[in-house]
Amino acid sequence: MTDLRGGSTQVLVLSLLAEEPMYGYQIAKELERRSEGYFDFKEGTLYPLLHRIEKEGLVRGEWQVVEKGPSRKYYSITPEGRKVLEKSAAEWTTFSQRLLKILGQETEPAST
Amino acid sequence: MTDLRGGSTQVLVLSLLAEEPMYGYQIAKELERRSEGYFDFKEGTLYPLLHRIEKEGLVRGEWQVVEKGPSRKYYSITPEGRKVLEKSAAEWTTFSQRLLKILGQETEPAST
DNA sequence: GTCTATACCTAGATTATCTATATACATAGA
DNA sequence: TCTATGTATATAGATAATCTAGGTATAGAC
Repeated sequence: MTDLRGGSTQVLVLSLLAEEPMYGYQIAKELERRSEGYFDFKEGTLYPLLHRIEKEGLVRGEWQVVEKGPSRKYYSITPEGRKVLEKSAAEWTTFSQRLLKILGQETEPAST
Repeated sequence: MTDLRGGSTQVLVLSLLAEEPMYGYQIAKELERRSEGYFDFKEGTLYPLLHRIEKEGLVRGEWQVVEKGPSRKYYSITPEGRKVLEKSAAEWTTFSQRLLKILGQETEPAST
């Protein structure tokens, strides 16, 4: 396991940023959209996370002024961030498969 | 999501106890065995969890004296526990599928 | 006599997440 | 004009799951 509890937010965020730079609000909306409303990240989760992974060097943030409306802070993934993403995506995949396998033990057995 | 971060231990434990009553040490070993060493629950996680879900009425604990070696506290799942298991197993399944789907976005696309 | 396995327990620290609140600009409606 | 909603960021404080690290006790192996 190695500390897989929670931490799913990070891998999801990195996985989006691996496609293209995004700003916080956009990340939240995009994850919500892709999951059909399932993932609903709170601001109190997302922004501190972005600050943390920026400090850790996994992403780089850059302010961008918008004509109308508040400025946006665009985050782009770094090479280090891609490494972490690759590793933790693999870990989450393993974890999910292991979990589902054990939970699956007690699904309807194929008519014994 | 509704608070899915962590909490995987509980659903795993309940899922084992849905098969048959087990004691703490046995649960740890069994999960380790079934996951080929992947799940490795620490005592500091497992025992407090068992106490909590017993207090919540999801399991019932019963001491059993063994001829040789320390006594064991066998836990059996309650009807309430089965309800919770069913619900959280479904939630974990959804969560895993959603997660894997989004992480899968950036796997090798089928040779475009 | 010490080590390992079995079997339970708890205190304290860490940390991810949530709740709640704040700021600020734009627009639409009453 | 006032208010509500959407956009966009931010932080303080609470909650809770997990880990670390210790402790007790029995039994068998070397």
